[in-house]
This record gives sequence, structure tokens and C-alpha cells, in this order.
Amino acid sequence: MVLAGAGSGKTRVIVHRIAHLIRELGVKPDRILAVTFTNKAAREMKERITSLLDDTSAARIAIGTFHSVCARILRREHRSLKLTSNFTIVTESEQHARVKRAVDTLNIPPDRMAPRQIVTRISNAKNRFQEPEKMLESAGFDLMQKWTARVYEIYQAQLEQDHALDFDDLIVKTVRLLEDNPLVRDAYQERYRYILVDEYQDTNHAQYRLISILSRRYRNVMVVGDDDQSIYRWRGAEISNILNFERDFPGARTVKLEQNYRSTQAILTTAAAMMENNRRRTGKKLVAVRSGGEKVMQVTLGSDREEAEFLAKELTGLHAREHREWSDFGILFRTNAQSRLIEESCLVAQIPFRVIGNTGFFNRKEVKDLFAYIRLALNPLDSASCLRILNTPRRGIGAATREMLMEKTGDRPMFRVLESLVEDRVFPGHKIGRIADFVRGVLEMEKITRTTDVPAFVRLMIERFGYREQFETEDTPESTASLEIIEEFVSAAEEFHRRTGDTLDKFCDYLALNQEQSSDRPGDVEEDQNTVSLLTLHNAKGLEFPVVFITGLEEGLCPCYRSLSDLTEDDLEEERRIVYVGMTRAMQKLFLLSAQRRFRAGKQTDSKPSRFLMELPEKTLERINLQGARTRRARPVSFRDSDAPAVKMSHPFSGNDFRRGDRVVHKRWGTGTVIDLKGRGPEAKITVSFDRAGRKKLLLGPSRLFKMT
DNA sequence: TTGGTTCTCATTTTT
DNA sequence: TGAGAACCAA
Repeated sequence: MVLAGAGSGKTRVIVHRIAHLIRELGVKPDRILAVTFTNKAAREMKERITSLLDDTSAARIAIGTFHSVCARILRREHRSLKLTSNFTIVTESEQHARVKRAVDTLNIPPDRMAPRQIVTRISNAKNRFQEPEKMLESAGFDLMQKWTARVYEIYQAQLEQDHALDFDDLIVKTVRLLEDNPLVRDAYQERYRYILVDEYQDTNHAQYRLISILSRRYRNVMVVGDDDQSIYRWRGAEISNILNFERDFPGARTVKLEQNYRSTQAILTTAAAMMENNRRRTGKKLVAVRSGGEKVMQVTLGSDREEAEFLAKELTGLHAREHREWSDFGILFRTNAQSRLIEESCLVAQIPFRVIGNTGFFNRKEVKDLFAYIRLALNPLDSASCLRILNTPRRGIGAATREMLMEKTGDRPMFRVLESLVEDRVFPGHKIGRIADFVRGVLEMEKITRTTDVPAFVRLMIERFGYREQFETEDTPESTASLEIIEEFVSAAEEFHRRTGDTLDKFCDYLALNQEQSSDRPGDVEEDQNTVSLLTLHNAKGLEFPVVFITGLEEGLCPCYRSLSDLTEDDLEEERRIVYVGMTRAMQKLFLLSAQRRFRAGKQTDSKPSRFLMELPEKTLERINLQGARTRRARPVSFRDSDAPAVKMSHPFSGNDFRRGDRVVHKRWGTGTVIDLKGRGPEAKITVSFDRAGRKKLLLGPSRLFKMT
């Protein structure tokens, strides 16, 4: 076990050990398994190993996330699991849909049970290998838990019928496979003789079991982690995995890495002082290699808007005065909702930026639909996918017909039932044509899943089912957006094909397991372009920036809680770790921002400064109060007054004062000129000719269009 | 069945 | 604020 403090070269250790194993000890690359927490980390690790060794041996090492590694094993071993090799991987959004349907069938008073909560409870149970029956037994008089257990039972039964696995199943079923099946177990224990796990502090119980069983024979495991950076408890991560490592793997040796190569001493001292307030930790002494450094700035702003304006001004200032690259800056926030204002203010100030993390691409209806089509073609047993696209595009199958169909389906595969119903001409004459055509379409597509490359398949599919036509017939901003998403989906397929050349089923896995997908706006910014990064504190893990801004350090937001009473001690410690992760991303400059008013959940709220700010030592800190919007007259921040332009955001739709000829800037399309305008208020529709992207019709409301000042 | 509207309600992080 | 459900009219 390597206990590696922030910035101590964690990943480097893993990469170099792998190189050492192969080069010095002559270990065959395919006997090494390296598990990371995110796909991005896996890619990075692969790259770094490639640069140390050669392409071919690097390619033979099994590197991936727990989920992707398990998916690969399960596909290979599907026979032992009574699964088709084409089993579906259920994404989170679909997990919700499935749970909701299960809740509906149970006649549970819906107000008592938030599907979101049920999902987490089910997930927790799964990760502890608890079956629905066990859960029901142990629920006792806990009514909510009882309901959850019954939902769980239906949910799980339906997954099995559909030959579908959710994220938790991927791990849990792999563990079961290895436990129940000596031959398979032997094979994988042999195969993965050397196991390396990154971010061990974020593993959950099932993942621990997986590592434990795989390593049982050769006992060659190296885990790397930092208990102070454990920030995924809500997802089942158990910090005890790292705290109990020496007990769980007798004879283990622990190495501590306590030299920090990233941050200045000032930054580190500040972060460390805050962490002193946590109790459950191993205790490391991180020492900065870079002594001294500028003081950490703690800035208080009047409102969230002022915070955003301050950011833009500060970025511009540092860019001009200190000749910083835009990519030197990381702006961190606790919740995704916070990024909106910041994006807007960067837009107005013409600062190139990029939002790292979930883009919502996968939440788009179009993406879910197309994904469901592909999955049904690959796995016609997947009734959930069938149900999703049954009436998309419209085929005249509404609620009543759907009910009827579901009734007849029972626990058989819906698509098969549909086939036979068409055969028996159960549907009324005026509908049967379209329904039969749908069935034929799926069957046709099913035939060519193996023989057609991914982009061709996707295009053919869109064509065959008339998925595009439904949007082409109208010319509204919404339909334009839909068409764009469809295009984006096609490009994703092309991109996948170009990079991997893999088959359709691999594309499905890729879509399900790579939901991260970073966004590049405005325009088409390439991956490593020079942009400011906007990201959540969680997404910041593993990254570093010369200058870091942590925003929204306020009670309720960071630490994040709904009501003080449900903030447990453990929750609070995790929140502190989350902030700690953020602070330790900074190499040279660290800004801690808080606002006194913030627009939250549709309301203006007063907020108090985060308690974490009170835990910081004064000697490495400079506190500045800039409340009252007069950022321009403000005392010295990092730049003495400004050659930075004043950034003042115009309210999105307050000024419905767009006129023909106005120069505007759009989140996605960049700069352009207004050429037409219809309607008033947030409903107004506007036509803009963009300099690079051409003419677009936009809905003024959600389009995020700003007048350039 | 579909399209449109209004209403309400909850707001964390993501493989 | 924005998503989803519930409701209503054609």
C-alpha cells in the first residue's frame, strides 16, 4: 500500500512500477491488471506507460476502470452466467426509469418514495451483496426499506429478463462469477498475477472483494491512495478499505509518500490546517518541496453574480499582467449548477473556457433514443429499450396501447411479444402498418449488427426508422437543436470508429461506460486548446492548475447540505476532504471565494461563509472583502488596479433589447450578428448569423445569447 | 393519441 | 430555475 498525499506523484509510482515489472523483472505485460477510477485516468496511464515502454507492450496491459474491466470479463464469460454475450449495460438514467416503472407497478404512494433514493438504496444493497429477500427480512419495521426491497426485487428480476446489467451488477456479478466458478477463477488469478489499483480510497465493498479474490493466489497487489482524498462515500466508497488494508492483506507493507511536488508551502499549510479538523484519517505529514509562496486569497463577494464578474476580471488581469496561459486557470465549484453564471461571465469577457465533466449529452432525449435503438438491435430481449422507442418516432402507440402491450407481455421479452401480436393482427388496421414496419426494421438492423461498421450502422438506423424526419418537417429552434444532437451522435460514432475500429457492441459499452465526455465551447475547440477549465471539485481530482479558484465556499453549498440537521459528522468530514482536494490542485495561487447572496433553487438566498474558512490559519491567508459590487475600486487583489476591462454582465433576458444588427455571443456558436427577431420576452425567437457557424434560429430563453458590450 | 399548457417541487458529487 | 407530472382540449 502506498499512502500518497496530494501531489506526491501517485500515478507516477504506478506507472513506474509497471515499467519496472516489465523491463527489469521480465513480467509479461498481459499478466498485469491496472485499475483506475475514471476512464480519463486510464487513458492517461496508458499514455504514460507507452512513453516509458513501447506501444505493443503497453497495449497488452489490462488498464481500465473497475467497470470496464469487469464488463470485458463478463462478455468473455457470458456462458457461465446464463447471459447473452450481447447483454445490455444499463446507464444511470435508465436505471432511474426502470426503478420508476417498478415503483408504479407496486402502487406505492409516490410521494413517500423518491426514486432517486430508492436507486441509491438498491445500489448500496447490491454492493454489499444483499439480495432483495435479505433486504426485506432485515428491513423490520422500516416501511421505506420494505418498499425499497420490493422495488429492488422487481427491478432485478426485470434486469435479468432483459439480459441487462447495471453498473453495480458489473462488479458484483464478476465477483460472483469468480467465487462460484473455480475454473474461471483460476484462469483470472493466473492471468492477472500483478494487480495495481489507483485511488484505492474510493473503492467500495464489491470492488474490494474483486481485488481480494483476484489476488488470492499470488498475493501481488499494490494499491495507491490517500484517505484524505476519499470523496465518493455517497457512491458506496468505503474509506475503511484503505484504513484496514494491512489487516485485510496480512504481510502488507505500507509506504508513505509525504513530499509534495505540486503546491507552495503556503497553499499546503492552509489546506493541512483545515484537514486537522478531520478525525478519521491515517495522518500524514505533507511537506512542500516548494517553500514559501504567495498567501492564499480569501475573497468575499456580495453575490454570486459579483463572484462571476470577479472571476472574469481576475482571469483577464492575470492573463494580461502575469502573462498566464488561459489553461493555467482552474475554476472549481461544488455543484454543477454554479457553472452557469461563470460560463456567462467568461463569455461576456471573451475568455475561452471549457466545462469539464458531464455535458448532459447523454441526458438528451435523442441520444437516449438512438442508444436504445442500437441496444434493441443488439439485444432484442431488452424490453426496456423496446418500450422506450416503441412510439418514437410516433407510431400511434399511446398510453392505452402500451398498457395493453405490457399486459400481454408479462415477463416475456416485449419485442418478441410485439412480433407475434403483429403476426396475429391484434392491432387495429390503421396502425398495424407502422407497427409491423417497426418490427421489420429492428429485425433488419439486428441482422447487420456484426457486418456493418459503427457509423454506417448508426446512419442506416436513423434512416430506416425515420428518426430524423420527425424533426426535419418543422423548422423551429427546438428541432434544429435535435438535428444537431443527432449529428453529434453520428460524429461520436465516427470518432469511435476512427479511434478503435471496434464493433457495435463495443460502441455500446463505450457509450454506457464513458458518460463523462468533456465539452468544448464555444465553437469547436480541440482537446488541448488553451482554455480556462470549469469543473466540479469532484472532477478536479487528479488534476492540477497553476492558479485555482474555489467558488461558493458558503454554508449549505460547501459544505453541501439541505438542512443542518441531516449533516452528519461523516458527511462533514467528507465535505472537508472535497475542499481539501480542491485546494491541493493549486500549484502557485489559490483563491477561495464566497458570496453573501446566491440564487439557489430558483430563489435568492442569504448565505453565510463556510465554516471551513474559519479553520484556516491567518498567517498564510489574506482576507479581502469586496462585497457591494465595486470590484473596480477594490483593494489590491492579485493585480493592482486594472488594465483589466470591467466585466459587467447584462442580464440574460432582461434586456430583450436585442435589435437587428446587434453583435452577440453564444455559448456554442461564438460571435454573430442578429438578423431577425420575433416575439417578446423569454419566448422570443431570434435569428442570428454567426461568424463561423452560419445562420441559426434560436429560442432566446435557453439559447444563452449575450449582447456584446 | 397528441400537443399543449399549467403546476409543483426539489435542488450534490458520477463510474 | 428547470424538469417532470398532471391536466386539458382537440
